[in-house]
Amino acid sequence: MMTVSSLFKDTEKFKNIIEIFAVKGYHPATMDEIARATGVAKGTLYYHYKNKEDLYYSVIEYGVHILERSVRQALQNQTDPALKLKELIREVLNFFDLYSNIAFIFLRELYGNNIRRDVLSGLVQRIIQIIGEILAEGKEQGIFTVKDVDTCATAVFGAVSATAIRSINKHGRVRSVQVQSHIENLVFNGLLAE
Amino acid sequence: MMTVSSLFKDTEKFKNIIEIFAVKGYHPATMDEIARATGVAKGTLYYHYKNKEDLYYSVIEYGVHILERSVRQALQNQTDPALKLKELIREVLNFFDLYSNIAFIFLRELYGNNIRRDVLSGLVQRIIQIIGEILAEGKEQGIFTVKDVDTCATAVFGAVSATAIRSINKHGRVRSVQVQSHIENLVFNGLLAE
Amino acid sequence: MMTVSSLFKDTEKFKNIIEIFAVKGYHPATMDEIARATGVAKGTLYYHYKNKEDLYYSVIEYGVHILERSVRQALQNQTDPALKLKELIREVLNFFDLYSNIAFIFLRELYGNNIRRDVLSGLVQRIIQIIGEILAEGKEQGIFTVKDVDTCATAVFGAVSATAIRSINKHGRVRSVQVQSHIENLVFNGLLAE
Amino acid sequence: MMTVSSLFKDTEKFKNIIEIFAVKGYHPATMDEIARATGVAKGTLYYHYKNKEDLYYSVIEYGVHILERSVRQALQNQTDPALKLKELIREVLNFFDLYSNIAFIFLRELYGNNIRRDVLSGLVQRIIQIIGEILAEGKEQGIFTVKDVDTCATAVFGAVSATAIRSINKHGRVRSVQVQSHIENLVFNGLLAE
DNA sequence: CATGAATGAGTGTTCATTCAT
DNA sequence: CATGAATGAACACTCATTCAT
Repeated sequence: MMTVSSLFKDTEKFKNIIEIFAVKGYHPATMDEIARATGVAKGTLYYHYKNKEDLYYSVIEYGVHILERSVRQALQNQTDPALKLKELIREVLNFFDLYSNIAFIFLRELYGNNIRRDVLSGLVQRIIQIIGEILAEGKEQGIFTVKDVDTCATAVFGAVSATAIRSINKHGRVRSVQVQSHIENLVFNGLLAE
Repeated sequence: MMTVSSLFKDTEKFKNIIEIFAVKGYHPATMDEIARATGVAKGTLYYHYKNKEDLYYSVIEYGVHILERSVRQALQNQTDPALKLKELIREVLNFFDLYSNIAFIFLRELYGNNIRRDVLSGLVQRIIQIIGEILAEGKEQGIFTVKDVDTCATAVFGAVSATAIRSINKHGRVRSVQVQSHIENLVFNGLLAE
Repeated sequence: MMTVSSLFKDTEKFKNIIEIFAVKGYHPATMDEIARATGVAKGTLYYHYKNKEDLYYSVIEYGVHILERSVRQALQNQTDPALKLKELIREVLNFFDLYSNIAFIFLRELYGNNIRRDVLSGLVQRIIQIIGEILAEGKEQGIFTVKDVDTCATAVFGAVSATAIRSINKHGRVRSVQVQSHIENLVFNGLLAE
Repeated sequence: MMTVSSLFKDTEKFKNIIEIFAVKGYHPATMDEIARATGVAKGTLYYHYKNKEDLYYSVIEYGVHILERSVRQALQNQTDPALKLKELIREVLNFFDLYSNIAFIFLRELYGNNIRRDVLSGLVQRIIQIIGEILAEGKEQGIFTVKDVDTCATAVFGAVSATAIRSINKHGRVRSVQVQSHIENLVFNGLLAE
């Protein structure tokens, strides 16, 4: 269950805010600009959020919520860990394609020190945890050979994210299908030929 | 060959500047603070660098230079692509351990939009290119099965970086040995058991 | 006769508002805060008072009204100017003890330039006028030796107020009995021995 | 010894700042306005003072310093407590005439709650302490009949200040000579006729 | 009568940059 | 070469006030 401030009921407003934070980054994005983009007065922003940081946090939280929900949904119908992982990779790439702006924000927070490092990167970690759960399950069933589940989950997320961003930078969007096939190849079979 | 502004002759000063940018991020880091940390007057900073952006760029460039040099050096003695890749991973993890502050800066710039996105992320891409060269070589020799060299290189770099950061976050430094073995396992053999 | 807005029927609310204005001062006190302290919505405040200034004015007016009334009441039974003055000093000190918060507001307005200087300090002047009346009476009867009645009345009020505030600052409240005896001594006999 | 920020070397600037704070009060006075009045950029204000509060504090401290110095100077040549007190009253009234703006600030801080109540009113208390010293001396020599020295000193200062302010309000400036004679009369002989 | 969401003008404060010395 | 005082544009944030319900 997730309560979203009334200001975000309007998805359009939400997307506009995301875009500003994503394109310019946290600090260069100004509250004036955000107010203009959302069509409300600056004071209204402060009526709903304690401060800029709080607004930023809410945006990220909402983004994580969306991604997490769609991933969990996609996993529901799968029982095989390998298929689960494929689904997850597909969903993440899909999300990054749909909300490419948020992808940048996520990664910047994961590696960044913008604000409230702990909390924000913690949010993003939730996605990595889901990967970890799948890996653990697969390891138990003897399908995956994984030494350290957490490290491996992180590596998989790092690989997916980096390639997604690369695709966006190169083609303007995430070419999910191609990227997915390349990633799966690497992740499942590794580099070594037979 | 790399000319470093006379201000950086003193490695100590350089490290101090890196730390400030790494810990606080580009925007929150102030010129006052940097001047204080380096023990020179603020005006002196502007005597050596056109502006804050230029100073930041120089720091990153110098960092990339160090990493690139040590990687190239490590690869010199290797001919086998697989061993080359192992060496590279080891060197990158080593570098991230030695200069963990710079690691954060690199990744933030790779994914970030701080300033001069193109130039800065371009700098970091140079490391990815080296990975690409190795993969291409290994593919040619039939050792690696790689569909898209660039995507795969990016994925490998993403995997290595993400786990390195994770190790820093968790243990305060990069536990190179453990991380390396896990990464190699994933990258070379993939997840699937036999 | 004094009509108090219906909002002040509840003395508790009134005291809460006084306290906020007294402790924080006019500008730092916010309407939000006042609304919260009185348990009504902010809009309700504006329903009863034209604006913040008007609310503040009403508070002071009400305070002056209380003090003036109790002073006049105490003077009713006295005919001797000297006794009258003693009674007045006692009442003022009493009032400052009972409503120490309002004491601060009074003095600040007397010497201050907050808002509507003329009107507000004029309100407080009413108390000084009463002192003046007593002095004039005593002068006429040959009991008091006063050159300039107004100046002297002001001096007496200044002496009483300053010592009252000092007592509050030092002991947390006005120690009426002690302060009164000291003040009377000074005011009636002066400093000079014999 | 008193070090005054370089910005106050220029007495004109100092007087301008005082006037703004005195006429408008702490909160309504804006840094923009002060910058304009002193002919420096707003940033320059912040280069010399940590913030508005610090600037305000410095102004008051400087004022207290001036008053204290001129009072101490005037007392040097006097040995008789009664004459000392007369000199002090004259100096204070003189100061209030010369720097009538500062008089308002002093009293507002003495009774007010603007900012840093403790520190600022403490500053003003220094003047009251000097009065106390004189009273104590006179008491010891059997010249003054004073029960509580501190209370009495406060009362005297209150009487002087209130009448000074009254004179300013009424005549636009402190008519030192007249006010002094009235005050002395009250303070030394009291109200009672023979 | 009462509410509280929305407003936007106003203000304190920061900080990269300049330049006279 | 180096300095640090001075600058002013830019920004986050506040809060008295309004008004539709």
